Amino acid sequence: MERKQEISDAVIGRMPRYYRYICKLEAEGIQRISSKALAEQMGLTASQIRQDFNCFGGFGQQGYGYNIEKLKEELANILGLHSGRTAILVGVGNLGRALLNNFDFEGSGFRVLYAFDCDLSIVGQQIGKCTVRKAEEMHDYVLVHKPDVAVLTLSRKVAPAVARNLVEDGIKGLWNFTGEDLHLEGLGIPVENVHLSDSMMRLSQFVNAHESDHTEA
Amino acid sequence: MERKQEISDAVIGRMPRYYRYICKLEAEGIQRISSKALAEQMGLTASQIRQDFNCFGGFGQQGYGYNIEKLKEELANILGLHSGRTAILVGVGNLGRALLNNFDFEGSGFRVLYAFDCDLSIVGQQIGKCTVRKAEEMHDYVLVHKPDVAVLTLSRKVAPAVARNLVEDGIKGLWNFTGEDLHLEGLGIPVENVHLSDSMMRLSQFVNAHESDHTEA
DNA sequence: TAGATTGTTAATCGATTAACAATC
DNA sequence: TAGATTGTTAATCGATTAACAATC
Repeated sequence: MERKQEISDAVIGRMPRYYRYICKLEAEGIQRISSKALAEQMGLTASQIRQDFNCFGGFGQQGYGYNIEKLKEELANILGLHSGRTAILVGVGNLGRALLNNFDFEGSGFRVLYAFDCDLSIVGQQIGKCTVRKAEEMHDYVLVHKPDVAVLTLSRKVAPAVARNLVEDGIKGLWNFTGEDLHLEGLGIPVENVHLSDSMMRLSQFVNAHESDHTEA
Repeated sequence: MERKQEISDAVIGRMPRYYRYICKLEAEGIQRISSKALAEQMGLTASQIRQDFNCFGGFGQQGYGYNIEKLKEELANILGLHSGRTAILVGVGNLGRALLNNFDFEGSGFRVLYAFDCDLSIVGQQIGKCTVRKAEEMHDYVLVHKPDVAVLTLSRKVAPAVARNLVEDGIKGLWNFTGEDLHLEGLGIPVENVHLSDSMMRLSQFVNAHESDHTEA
């Protein structure tokens, strides 16, 4: 509500890692930390940490540093961990099933309400904490229950059409595992793309670069 | 071998997406494209595309643009898709199993040789295209077969120790799904972190920001 | 040749880092 | 009070964009 100005994606992207690290420190019983010490441990600069936190108002204290408990709470709020967000999952193939069974949605601040699939043989099944419903019921369901985000684990081909429909029905964000680029930025709908193959190919490039360093040397 | 200078992570990070898009264009039967047209379709600038490609030597032609087939081949080489890279997977839990069964390693240029786990009840099982071996055999195996990278799908707690051992045994890169930050940069070993919860929390933040935009307006 | 479009250099923009006054 | 460390402004650095000469 009192954001000073638009916060850059770079800053937003670092918040989850801060949260993870602060949780770890809390678990170790540590009660305060300076930006300098945190920077050393996380491999960042103290300046960057202070700049980052100050985008959200600054919650340190001169001469003292940052109180771990307070910091954790502030980060949790920034990440919307206590906002009671809800999600649906669309496409219960291998990946969808793996996520439902294993991914800690609650830990990321989401409750998965339902999963949808067009394969009638799995409709009604309980997977993880939620039940698989018929794909045809999704439209009405979304209008009534207004889930915040949709997890897309369906096939690439239908992804753009399904995404468009979900956005029309009021979905506010997409967690996109389909490997298809969804061009919804124009609509102002945030999309987090998880392209595992891109990640693996990036690793491959870095290995290449590193190997040729050795060859040259 | 003839890299002009260090190529930035930002550029490297865009390569897989270029490759994906060019494959799509090729599948549509398109034979050439200008940086301008590609930029419009991908939501980038023509300048950026030309700069990016020129980091690797530039493979366009004035007055013509880029030949799709040639471009695809160049990108495949940059990504090391034909380098015959090999991988092992460490930790055959739900996630490891899901990857072995579903992820197209070959499509990312890797052949998975073996998976390792300490749970003897699954040792010997064939999952996807590879067999599960005893964790104790891993050390010797890595020394003999020299896989390029390791996919880490084991528990967070043991991740740092296992990673260190693998690096000592000659592993050249890590695909890290453990959620634990691995500090191996000092050793020059590239690590691709896939922190799904970070991704989900980022999405949550973007949804927050977008919602408060509306509230303000 | 004229038109198109690259490769590449220069300008701009944004993000990171450094510095320091404010203050706990 | 003196020391420490923040919040914040200024300087630097790098990445993106614009411009244009080279050339197909």
